[in-house]
Amino acid sequence: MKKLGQELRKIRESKNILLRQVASYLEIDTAMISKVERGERRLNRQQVIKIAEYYNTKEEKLLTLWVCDKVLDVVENEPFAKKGMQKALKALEV
Amino acid sequence: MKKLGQELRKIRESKNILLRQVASYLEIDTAMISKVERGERRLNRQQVIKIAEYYNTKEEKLLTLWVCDKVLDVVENEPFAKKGMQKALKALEV
DNA sequence: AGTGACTTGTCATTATTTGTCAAAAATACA
DNA sequence: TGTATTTTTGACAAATAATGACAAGTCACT
Repeated sequence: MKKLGQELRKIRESKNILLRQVASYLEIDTAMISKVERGERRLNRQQVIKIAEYYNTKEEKLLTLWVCDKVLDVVENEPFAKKGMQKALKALEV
Repeated sequence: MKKLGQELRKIRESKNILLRQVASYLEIDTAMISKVERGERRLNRQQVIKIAEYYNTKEEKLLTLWVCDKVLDVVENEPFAKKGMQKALKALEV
């Protein structure tokens, strides 16, 4: 769970960048990005794009994780999560 | 889109029940259930369960549609919707 | 025109999310 | 160890979104 946060932390650590620096680039509080990396808070789409740029990472990769998290949030603790998601996927195919 | 609403309308019409009656059973405004059937508003989980009971329909069926709608809401207009959902599905398998 | 069913738009209320701050905890390292 | 730096935490305020109620509207039918 919290795919995007995990990835962001991994990237940030591999680049030896501080939370403070990322926060400043995104113009948010350090506490906020800390929470994001631990899956406690979500970024919005623009912030994901901006951070992808900052990290020189494929936007698509991070946005995919971001969507994934949002979907998981919505279905968590839901017995029919899987069935519902499969139906939603099918709806997209059409 | 708006799978649950479609289904609810179909069921209601097949049973010749009025919006007013469903609304009264769910203890909400008629306008509200009208919006639900047209996909403009969402029911909460409890209301879905209650309406399944009222219509003598499988709870699972309606809840699945309800989850489906919630997921679609979250990914709509998202270019990476499909990829994100697939990843989310995989995350559930584990 | 009158009635009943449904729809629409607006508004107030409520709930959820987002971001900040201050302080605590963890980490690094002289 | 002591201290400086980084990260985490919890409480709170601000912003945003969802909910429900109401009144007025449309539509179909008589």
